[in-house]
Amino acid sequence: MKHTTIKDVARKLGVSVSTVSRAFNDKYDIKKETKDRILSVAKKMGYSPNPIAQKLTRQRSYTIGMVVPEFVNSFFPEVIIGAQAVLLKKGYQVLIMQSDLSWETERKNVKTLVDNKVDGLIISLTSETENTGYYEELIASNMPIVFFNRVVDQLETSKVLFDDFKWSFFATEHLIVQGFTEITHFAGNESFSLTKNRIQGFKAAHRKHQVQIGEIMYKGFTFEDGESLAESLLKRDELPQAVFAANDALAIGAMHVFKKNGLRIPEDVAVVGFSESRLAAHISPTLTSVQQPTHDIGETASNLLLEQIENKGLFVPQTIVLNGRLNVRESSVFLR
Amino acid sequence: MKHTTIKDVARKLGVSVSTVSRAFNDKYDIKKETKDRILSVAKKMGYSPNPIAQKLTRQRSYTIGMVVPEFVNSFFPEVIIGAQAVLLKKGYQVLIMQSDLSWETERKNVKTLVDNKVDGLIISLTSETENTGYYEELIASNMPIVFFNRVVDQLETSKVLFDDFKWSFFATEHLIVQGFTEITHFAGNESFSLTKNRIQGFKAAHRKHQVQIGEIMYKGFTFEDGESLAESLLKRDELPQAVFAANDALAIGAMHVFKKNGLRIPEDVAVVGFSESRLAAHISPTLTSVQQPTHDIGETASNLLLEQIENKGLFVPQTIVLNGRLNVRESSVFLR
DNA sequence: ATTACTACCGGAAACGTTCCCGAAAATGGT
DNA sequence: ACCATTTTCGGGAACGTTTCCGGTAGTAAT
Repeated sequence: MKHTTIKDVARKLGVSVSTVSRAFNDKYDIKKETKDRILSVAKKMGYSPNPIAQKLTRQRSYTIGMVVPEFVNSFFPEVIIGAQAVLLKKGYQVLIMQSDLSWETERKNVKTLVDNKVDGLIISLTSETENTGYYEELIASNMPIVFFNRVVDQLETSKVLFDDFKWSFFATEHLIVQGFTEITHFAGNESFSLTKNRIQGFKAAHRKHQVQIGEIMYKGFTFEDGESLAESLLKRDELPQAVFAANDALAIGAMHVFKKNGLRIPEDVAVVGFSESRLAAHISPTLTSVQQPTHDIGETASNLLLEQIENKGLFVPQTIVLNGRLNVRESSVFLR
Repeated sequence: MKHTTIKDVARKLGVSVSTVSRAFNDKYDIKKETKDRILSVAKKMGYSPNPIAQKLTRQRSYTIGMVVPEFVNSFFPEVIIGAQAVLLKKGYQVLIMQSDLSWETERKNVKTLVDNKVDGLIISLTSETENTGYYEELIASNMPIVFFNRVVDQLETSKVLFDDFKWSFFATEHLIVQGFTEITHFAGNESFSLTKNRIQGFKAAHRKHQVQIGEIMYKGFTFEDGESLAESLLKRDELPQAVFAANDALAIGAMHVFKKNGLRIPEDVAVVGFSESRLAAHISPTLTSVQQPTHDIGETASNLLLEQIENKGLFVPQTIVLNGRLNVRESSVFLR
């Protein structure tokens, strides 16, 4: 019932509390034998140091907060898993909050986290324009923050990004090389710089191959958005040869309406996605998609954050750009 | 930089520490005026009680832990969102951990949470057999726990369940009524009672309609499992008229290999899923599936837990069974 | 034998709260 | 004016650690 404390262990062994403490944090002078003895008895008694008391004395919460726009799609959960992997190993706890795509709840989430004295924050924004003032204050007050993927450039923090330009370029080039030269881009939400970068890559590939740049259609990032964009495409009766979507949900939504209307993929229209969701390989046809290193994103964001936390004071924000990969599958290979 | 503490506030006002404490937890005797004075000055100084110290003295953390098998599929994230909705409103924090489908990490997760003095736990198990002894101890030590979906019957706690029997029955009956009388059930992992209940429902529907009971195939719950089961079905060259899968991932995996092999859905083989993932309505053909009230599950689990935490001592475990719904879509309607 | 280390270890303060206990002040009844 | 009661407050222990400071042995050198 009651937790066994360090005192119980000390009493049982007839040593002092400080000695037991030393046994657990081996930076202090303690004889090897007594240390081993203490450790084994402690284990037998089921003792482990109370994290809360440790936090109090160490004057650190050993908790970091993560806030993401949503986590019903697999992208963010995967980076969370990556982050937890390194953070938990270092003795940190992870508080996860999701903003429901609303910057107001994002603001509230961050405030809750700060009130709870997190040592640092890992954030992906819901909006690049709304909370910047708030974040500036936070940064000025020395709160370590790392942003990832959905970031705002002006903020002076570490960031981990994906090379959206490059991989958008490659994905587009892949379509062109396959012979699909009329490509429409479902670009997602216009306000993100990530969106802009992907558009740049999209255009660059066209220029390189001297193909006329295809249409760019904005909307959200959901299945439904993909469906409605595809429908509007069908309605005006001039289908492109291929669709390059800014994420897999858009792509899958589009595929769904194409197929419902009797179109064959990729014969009638090819499709390429982005961000490689879990199911890209398990739908029909399998979906070509840009794979982001989700796990890596979480890990490097965490490492960056820990670095900043440890080196408080002398620290320069870094931006790390991670690499990806294009998984070519059935939805985009030209069959003659 | 430095946190202002309760002492700073006390010194500034010339009152004692305990008085300031009283001002913040208004259950003790304090004059209204002094309380107001303290509160306003404290606010001006930017003071708020240190949650860590509070946890240490109160031996309560106002934190509840959630541990789920995974959260890359949308099911668990959705119940997490439901749970957070009620918990955060009541001033609780939520610590989320995922067990990666391994009972060892589940055990570690729970231990971490317990070490951190969570006030209660909401758990969905990775295995119904492995950690029961551990959970029994935990329950005996008075830790409030609510299990959901993947539970073990013997444990004396509150549970929130889905009526797997009933909805498996309805889903199967739906197929039979549509004229699909040879139905194979992809049952998922054999060890869960949820699996057993669904099988019972599956059989009961057959009996009611006097149809010979179809085959039951066990395996995991992933896309890959669905694919491999479908392949083994194809290999032996005697296809059932329909497949009823224990979750949508299985169903989608199966649909994928059926379609890859030129089979039409539902003409050649119908498919019904379970647990209604986000994308059931957005793939081709759209997937008939049993919808679970994910949000509700999270909410009721939280309410049950809070009830237990508040009424510590006099408390009887409850089991709440929630209702669902069958979303009939293209993958299972008979076309002649 | 005295000195000078070194290697270990214990005592106790500190972290920031809560809350019990008792004391002082205010109130009320006579 | 006095006692009894209530209201309001301060002192200080407790929560479970870490870590500084000092002290005791033991060893080696003089």
